[in-house]
Amino acid sequence: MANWFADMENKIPHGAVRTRFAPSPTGYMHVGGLRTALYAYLVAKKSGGTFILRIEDTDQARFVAGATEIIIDTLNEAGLKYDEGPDMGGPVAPYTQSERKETYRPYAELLCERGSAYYCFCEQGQDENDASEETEAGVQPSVNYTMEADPCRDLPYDASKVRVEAGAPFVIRMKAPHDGETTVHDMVFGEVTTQNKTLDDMVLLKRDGMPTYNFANVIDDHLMGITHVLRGSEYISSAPKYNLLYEALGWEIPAYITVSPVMRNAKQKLSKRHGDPTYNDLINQGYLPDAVLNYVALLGWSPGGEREMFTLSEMLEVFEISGISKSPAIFDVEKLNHFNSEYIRAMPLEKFAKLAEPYIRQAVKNEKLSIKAIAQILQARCEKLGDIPEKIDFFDQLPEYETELFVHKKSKTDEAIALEMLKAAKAALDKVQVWTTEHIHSTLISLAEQLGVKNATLMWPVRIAIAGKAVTPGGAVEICHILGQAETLSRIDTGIEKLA
RNA sequence: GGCCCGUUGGUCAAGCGGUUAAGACUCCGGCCUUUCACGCCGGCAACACGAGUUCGAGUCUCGUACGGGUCACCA
Repeated sequence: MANWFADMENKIPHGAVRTRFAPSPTGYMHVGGLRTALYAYLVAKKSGGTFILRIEDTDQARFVAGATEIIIDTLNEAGLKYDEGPDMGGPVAPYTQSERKETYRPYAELLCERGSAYYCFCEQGQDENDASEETEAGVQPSVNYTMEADPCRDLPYDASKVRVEAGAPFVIRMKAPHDGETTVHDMVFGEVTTQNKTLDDMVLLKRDGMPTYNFANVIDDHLMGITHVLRGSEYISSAPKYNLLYEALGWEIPAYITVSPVMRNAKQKLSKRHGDPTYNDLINQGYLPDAVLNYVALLGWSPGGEREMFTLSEMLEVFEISGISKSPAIFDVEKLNHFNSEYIRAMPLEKFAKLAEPYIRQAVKNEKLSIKAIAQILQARCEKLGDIPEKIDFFDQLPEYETELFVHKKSKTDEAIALEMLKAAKAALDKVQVWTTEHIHSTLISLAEQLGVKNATLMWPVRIAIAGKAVTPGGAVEICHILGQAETLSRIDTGIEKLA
């Protein structure tokens, strides 16, 4: 057995910074999780270290098929490349806790042997209050949460061992000290001191032989050589217990970097249950991975200056742990929209056209129309790709519209003027030889000049006639161009008929 | 309820004892203009409260209030 422990220890890489993203496979990735992954990635890569993906699936009842794949795909899509993980292996494989089941029990037993933990034979819930029941019932958890001594805590080790070997069901609990205090050093929260008497004898090894999260985390973080542990603030009150475990095992305590949650409002965390979008939901709505990552990075972390737009590699340059905030941040879609539109506008037209194509095709089935030209008028006008279809629904078919649409005070046009303008436009556009935006533009501009009217007086009715709606992406010229000469003339005719 | 943590405009946030308290999003004006959008210019809007320390406090200390986390054989 001594050799076994030595073997485990020998695998641990030393020297470099190692961080891990350790999600539990729930079937989706939330925004807060992505942020934690990003920070873990940044902490590692900032100093040329190693970023690891570890799957925490010790709760067998919660198994979700395909959940690990979703996590892997998300990380890949977001560009958070990990160096070791379940799908690629590594020096301390395996990286999925259920596959590591055998490695936890020896440590738990070692702790029992040393008197830092004990076998507990109580029925589940026998020796404590069931917190979940009380909260579900909406009952104020009353005074009764004092730590009552577990009857098994003081059983002699040898006697317990005999019972275990005889096949009695058991769990292994940590033997938390009843006096003194424990101070946790956290790179975000500073020093947090807890009275040991408030610590409970948490379960290390469950009845089914699986470790609890609390235990597996400590064991794996050590065996995988993790130097910086990133996790959500919900774990900060358990951190003293982790420290006690590290000490009992004689292991070095890693640096803790605790991050506050991403909220949906002042009172609740972002949650799928409340209908908040997961990372995948956002992508499906047409948000760009880079934009989401950039926005999420700034929820709870600030580079200090005025700059907000960062690519992943730029973040690497400016990221500092000291910039992480202790207070929770509310997720604001409006601001995400802003980031996303900035990213959309910043990309080359070709790239945008490619991304937009499926969305354009949802509304525009006519394959003769140019995707690129449509993308061009859309690029400065959409916050997310999902906005596209409703903006361009008039291309395939001219909508039904009322002639009142032709009336526009600022453009100095009304139904009578519109009729006149459309007739003139029709004649002029009919003569255009080469149907390019340049030719259409110059034709209409000079026509307005000839007629002695403002450009808008002519452009407004033309645009209404060819689009059938008051608000359109792009102007009359661009829409004429996309529609093609024949369709443009036919739609103008329709307008003339309506007005005549 | 015990313990732990947090609190700068509606939101994200800068600020590390002396500032007219940045910036961004949202919203509202204006300009540009071929509608809308983009772009540009301008505007509204904040240190939770009370004591203390100090010549001086958003910044330090302590209380109060409010909010969060935790007290599972869930993570």
